[in-house]
Amino acid sequence: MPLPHLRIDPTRHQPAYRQIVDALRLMLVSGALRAGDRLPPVRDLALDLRVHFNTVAAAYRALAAEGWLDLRRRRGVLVRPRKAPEAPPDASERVARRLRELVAEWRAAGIPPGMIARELRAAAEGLKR
Amino acid sequence: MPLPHLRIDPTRHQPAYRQIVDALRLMLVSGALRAGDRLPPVRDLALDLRVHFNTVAAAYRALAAEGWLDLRRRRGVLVRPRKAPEAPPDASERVARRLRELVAEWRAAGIPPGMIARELRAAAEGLKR
DNA sequence: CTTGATTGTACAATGTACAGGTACAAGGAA
DNA sequence: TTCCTTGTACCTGTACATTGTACAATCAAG
Repeated sequence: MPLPHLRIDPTRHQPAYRQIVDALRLMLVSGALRAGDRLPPVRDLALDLRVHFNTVAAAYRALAAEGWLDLRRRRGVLVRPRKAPEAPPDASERVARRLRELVAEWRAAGIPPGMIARELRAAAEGLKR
Repeated sequence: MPLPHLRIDPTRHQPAYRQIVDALRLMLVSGALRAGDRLPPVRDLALDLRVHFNTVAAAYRALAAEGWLDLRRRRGVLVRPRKAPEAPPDASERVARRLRELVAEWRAAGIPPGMIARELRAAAEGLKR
């Protein structure tokens, strides 16, 4: 059971293949997947996630294009050595802007500012570990 | 210059009309736009943002459906008085879940956890005032 | 009151993205 | 060699974002 922390959330407004890409990239960045590790074949992971294997193949190809994976027929999917990508220079501003928009959306939905602030701090705490 | 803080970012995986909605809602919630204010005609704003005026019209309609705007032909776009609706009972969980998704997305993009945590705390601070 | 310009709306056409179906190609194993 | 495993190619259907075009409403000028 190579990838236990991987599930597709159909309620999320994000395509399945992109959810797979993000989840895998997170494992790659965090070190849960290391160079030399082998990922399951497209059909196996697809069966596990209940999507079509072409969807998994698209995710694998996207990560291969980023340099994370080495795809070869019959030999499976290998994690390549690669250092974490550079954060874009304006990352901080973009994160801040997106957060402002999200907060506005929640406030417009009537969620009390105190509750929003509590969740923001909890999310920040969760990052420390 | 009616809306200086409004630009479409084509690198973002979010449709243009939704970027317009989010940016305008931010101004509405924050008070930068108040009841009685007038927004530019769809064609003017579209020219400014370099999109088709129907794209702007879609954004205006979405905000009108939320109760923020009053659209009438020839009379332009007026900001309506609007009180916040009741927060749904599971608001807290939904906020927490959305934040987890966003944090994962940012980490997967290579943004350092410390930077994300800093922005989360800053956003929480910004809510106190 | 008529005319014309302004402004939002309706709707079809087009392009694009995603997911799935099917057939194929490569290449290691028996 | 032969066969099975595994990734790839290509096509289709569907949904949706964006645009082009025509139209409807309504205000102002005369």
